[in-house]
Amino acid sequence: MGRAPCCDKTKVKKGPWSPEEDDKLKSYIEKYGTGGNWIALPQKIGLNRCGKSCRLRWLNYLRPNIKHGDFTEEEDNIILNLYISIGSRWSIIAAQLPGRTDNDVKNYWNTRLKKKLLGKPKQQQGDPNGSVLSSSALERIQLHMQLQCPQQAQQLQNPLSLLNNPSVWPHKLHPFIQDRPIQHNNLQTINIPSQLEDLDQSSSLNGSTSSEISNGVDNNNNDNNMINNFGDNGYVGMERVSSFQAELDQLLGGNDNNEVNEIERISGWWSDDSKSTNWDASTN
DNA sequence: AAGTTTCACAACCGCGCGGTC
DNA sequence: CGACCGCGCGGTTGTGAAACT
Repeated sequence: MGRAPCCDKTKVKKGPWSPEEDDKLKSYIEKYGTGGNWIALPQKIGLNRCGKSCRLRWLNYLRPNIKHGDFTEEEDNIILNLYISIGSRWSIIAAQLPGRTDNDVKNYWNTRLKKKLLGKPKQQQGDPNGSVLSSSALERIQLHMQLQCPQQAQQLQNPLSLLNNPSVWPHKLHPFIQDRPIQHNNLQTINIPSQLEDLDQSSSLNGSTSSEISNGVDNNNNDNNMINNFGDNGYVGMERVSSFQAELDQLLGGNDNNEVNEIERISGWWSDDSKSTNWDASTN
């Protein structure tokens, strides 16, 4: 049984919003609020739009104090570091950037910042979908390496090479962060939102199942997902690597001895403080 | 100048989650 | 306890403008 649509898609208007529609929506919400029900809102104000569309329009465009365009270098840094740390959780990243929306940050990342940092993606030979890691995970590895050791980043032709390169592995990351402020590259303090903690409790994180998440991660604690580290030089990186690691685990899920060794090595990576290297210390 | 490609951004879509009944 | 509903999120698509050939 499929999900019931939120509205009749054939009867509601789609596409760009007209100034009149904007006016209607904006003035109503400013006067009366959303009433806690977006689905009913368009009917109330006589807009032939889907409630979800109204919500999106308000949040991304009409809401007061929205900034558009012209991301600063500081914002770039915040986005970059958080992307490396937590991946594509745009709402959390956007929450650190006053006036920015998740949609804005996501678009900016996808269209500009990613290219700026990684260069244009090269077409892979052979199976374009055959990458052993997700593009997001690869990007994060590559970005991290680029920040840490640009010369090694260049060698990242094969994602597997990462596994043979302990110098770029993160050292152990502490199991908990709870609204702990972290220093961000001398720029500002970022409060890691408690949402992150909440997210950990959920069974789904970036598509990873709970079993994937718990597989092989530091289990000193019930929370085996939150991985975090603080270097001596202020903020350096906070990583929630569960899904990322799940991918690595999956990647290493084969049976030959080399792969088993790699699994052990990776397990040690996540649990051994002494392997401390430099996942942290981003050096923009 | 015209056609094509690339870019940037707005908007849509589908899914998971949590609340309610 | 399960079904239903609305919200919020992330991925994807559509479209107009700019750049290029």
